[in-house]
Amino acid sequence: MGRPPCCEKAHTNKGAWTKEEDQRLISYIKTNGEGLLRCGKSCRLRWINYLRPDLKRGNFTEEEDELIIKLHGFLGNKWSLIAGKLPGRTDNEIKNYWNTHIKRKLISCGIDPQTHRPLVGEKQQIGIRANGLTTYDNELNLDLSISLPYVQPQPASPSIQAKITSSTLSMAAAATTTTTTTSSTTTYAQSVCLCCHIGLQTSEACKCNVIQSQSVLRYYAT
DNA sequence: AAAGTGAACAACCGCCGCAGC
DNA sequence: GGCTGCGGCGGTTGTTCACTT
Repeated sequence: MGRPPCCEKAHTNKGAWTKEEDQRLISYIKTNGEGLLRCGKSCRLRWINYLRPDLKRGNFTEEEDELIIKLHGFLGNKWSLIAGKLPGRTDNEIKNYWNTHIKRKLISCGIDPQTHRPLVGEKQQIGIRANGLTTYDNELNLDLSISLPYVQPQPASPSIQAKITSSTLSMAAAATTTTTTTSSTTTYAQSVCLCCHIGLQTSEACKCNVIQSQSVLRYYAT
């Protein structure tokens, strides 16, 4: 037996209808009319995606952005599962947001939104510094001569070092589930965004100059 | 001001799995 | 075990709105 019946949800009755329930239904319909000429599916969707009182309204925060990308890296297009981790957000909302915002952002960064790996075309066009140590970097042609200015890494403060833990998954780490950049080998840490990491500092999506938040799209390069 | 275009979002569609008979 | 209806889900389409030409 697979999925539990919907009636096992909290605060719902199951089994035969009682006389009282019948009466309540009748009185409700008497008051509100038979209906909206809408099927149950449509009503459900409307309630879940729009009318539910606990829905969060407004733009997605950077934290939510990051979480969605992270979760999508693990779960793929399992929008309902992703939505389960974002209180107040619906699967439909997240799906739309992914398709209209995040997808484009990743593509502009040269990341395939489905695989979370670099786009093939980008590999050929963009020179990545040879000291980038993620596995997908290793797949790139590091002999490419075009390169962006290299900034000498600054030693990380102890507090920043402490932040470099498995719980501080960066966007880049989420984008490539096979990354080998781990805190255990980190000597120096420099916080850069994903676009910078892949050499797209001039990209519109690069947020280094816009967002100073510690929690946003961080990647700690060695 | 009107037409064209693209982004954002809501809703619909079709498939699948499950419960109930 | 087979059939039917329903709910849940992901993909897709339709609609609205803002912006540009």
